[in-house]
Amino acid sequence: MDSPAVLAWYDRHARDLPWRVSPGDRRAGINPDPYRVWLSEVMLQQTTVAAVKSYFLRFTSLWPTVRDLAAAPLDAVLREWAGLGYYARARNLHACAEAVVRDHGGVFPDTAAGLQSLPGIGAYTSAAIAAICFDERVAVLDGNLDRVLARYYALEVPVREAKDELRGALQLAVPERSGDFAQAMMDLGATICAPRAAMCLVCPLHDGCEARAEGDPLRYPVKPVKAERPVRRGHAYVMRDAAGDVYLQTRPAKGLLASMTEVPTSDWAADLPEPHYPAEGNWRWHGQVVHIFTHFRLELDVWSAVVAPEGLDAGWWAAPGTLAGEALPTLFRKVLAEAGLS
DNA sequence: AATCCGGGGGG
DNA sequence: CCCCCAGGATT
Repeated sequence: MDSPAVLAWYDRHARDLPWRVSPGDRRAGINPDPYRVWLSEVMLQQTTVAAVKSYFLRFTSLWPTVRDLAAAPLDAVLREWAGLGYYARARNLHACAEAVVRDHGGVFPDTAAGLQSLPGIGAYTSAAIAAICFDERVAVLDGNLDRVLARYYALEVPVREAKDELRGALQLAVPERSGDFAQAMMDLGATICAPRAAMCLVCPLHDGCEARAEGDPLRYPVKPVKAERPVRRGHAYVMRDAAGDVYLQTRPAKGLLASMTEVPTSDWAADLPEPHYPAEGNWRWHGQVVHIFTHFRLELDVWSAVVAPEGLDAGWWAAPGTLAGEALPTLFRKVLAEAGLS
């Protein structure tokens, strides 16, 4: 693989991103801040650049260093993460910051192996940080690279079945500027060798690419057979007290939307359960909210009532004006909106 | 090796 | 509607 061509392309076409040090600045001796690179990489796990930008700017404004983030309450981190999804990332992010401060003097390890021992840092993220910050010559393999390499080698099986082979082939191509090479390949996948379009005529890997030679690069990567997405149904109960405050509670620490804020709901089942209202009141049906999770579709009937607060002591009452600052996942923001709040 | 875990943007 | 995104932890 023509790594020099990839780097030359990157020197001219690198995306300008808030967490990135440009190739020109790198040549001038400016090195990336591992804290900012780590934060961005965790946010970018299964998440698009466009969705991450505002969260990254907010986090780095609130917590400019890993020590600041480690000292922050977990609740505050979850509130700021709300809406970004995959909430285990936020808990691992905080745990990782604490570990860096407690076990490493506030300095991130400078090798992929050392980084991967930290919470929320796996094979991809450890390699990305080690390459981008320390130019460790390690293969950085993400979803973009899966697609670029599957096309380059005209891989006839789903990527999952050939991950080790792809990593080995990529490792042989990693140049001295391994950090810029990793970011170059990801930019290539995001802009030139995209999922539904391949601009082969301007691609630095044009000459060696087998899919381009075959003439149908979009045939790759070969997709695995998709599983069906089941439907689950349930009820959501929006309770307000005489002052108009809304009853909220914290979800269990494990499982779906762990430790995030919610309004009470029924169980979620294939067949819509009978509603069991958590308190007496004049319950009114507002409508249905549909939310798509990775592995199922959820349909919630939204109910509301004014109730007496007695017996509702597991959660708390929140004024409507404070809902924006709660750790509410998008699902429950939809529920509250359906009930006429926010 | 499979499964669980969000949400949004684009075709 | 569909797909896919700078994946990791758990089982």
